[in-house]
Amino acid sequence: MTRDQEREVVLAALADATRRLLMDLLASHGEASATTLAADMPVSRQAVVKHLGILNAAGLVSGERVGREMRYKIRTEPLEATARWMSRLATQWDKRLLTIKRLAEMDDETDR
Amino acid sequence: MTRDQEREVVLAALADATRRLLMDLLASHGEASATTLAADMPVSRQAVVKHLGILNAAGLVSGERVGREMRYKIRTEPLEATARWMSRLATQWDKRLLTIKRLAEMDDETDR
DNA sequence: AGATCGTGCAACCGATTAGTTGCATAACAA
DNA sequence: TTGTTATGCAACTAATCGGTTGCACGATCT
Repeated sequence: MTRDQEREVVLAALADATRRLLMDLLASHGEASATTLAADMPVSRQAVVKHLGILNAAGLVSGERVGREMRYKIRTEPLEATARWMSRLATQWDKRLLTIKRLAEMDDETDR
Repeated sequence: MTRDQEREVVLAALADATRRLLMDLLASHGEASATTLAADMPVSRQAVVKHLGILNAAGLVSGERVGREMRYKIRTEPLEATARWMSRLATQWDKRLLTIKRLAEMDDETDR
């Protein structure tokens, strides 16, 4: 998977209110199973499992099997990485826009 | 629209490769119309128009009518705001996890 | 061993999404 | 005024998404 695709799955994973709630709950509990989490959520356990799958694919969550239950916990690194990437993008684009603006002003000079 | 929903539309807008390409092209051109942009993209003009609509709803782009054409340009503020929000979320969750870990260690002490 | 509990798989459903094509209309150029 | 060009609106399609229910299997408790 390319880096761009990695960013995409993180963004897509976070662009869902249920998934954000799930992350928040998970941050409060520290570690929890799908069944436990589903109890505090407005959707079925199966829905929670699917969401955990998506979050896991995005690296935002990791699961560990303990006996018959599956314990999930949050991973915040991809979040931080994505935040940095976004910030970098913003400055990069701003820089380009500034350059274009400068060129336009130079054209103004020569026009006069 | 709540702040959370604002974040959501930005994330959803950015979670699409075509839209990111569009933003990138727009950052290079400074200002451009849907027709111009579509020429450099693998999709139809109408598809570009729809994407611009979504980006506009997210505040990532703004359009201005000039004669018969519609000129769009990038707005980077919502990007920066979302990046800050993400970063804040990450530290917030990390903090909570640390607290939980500390509590667990305290329990270990009293167990002995 | 038998009852219970959590997980995982699969089928299905309605809504949304990314894309298309076709057409009407407004602005500009000759 | 006539032809051209960019926009905007609408209808349609295929794929994806968030959610459900039903069921089978493996682990735990009594």
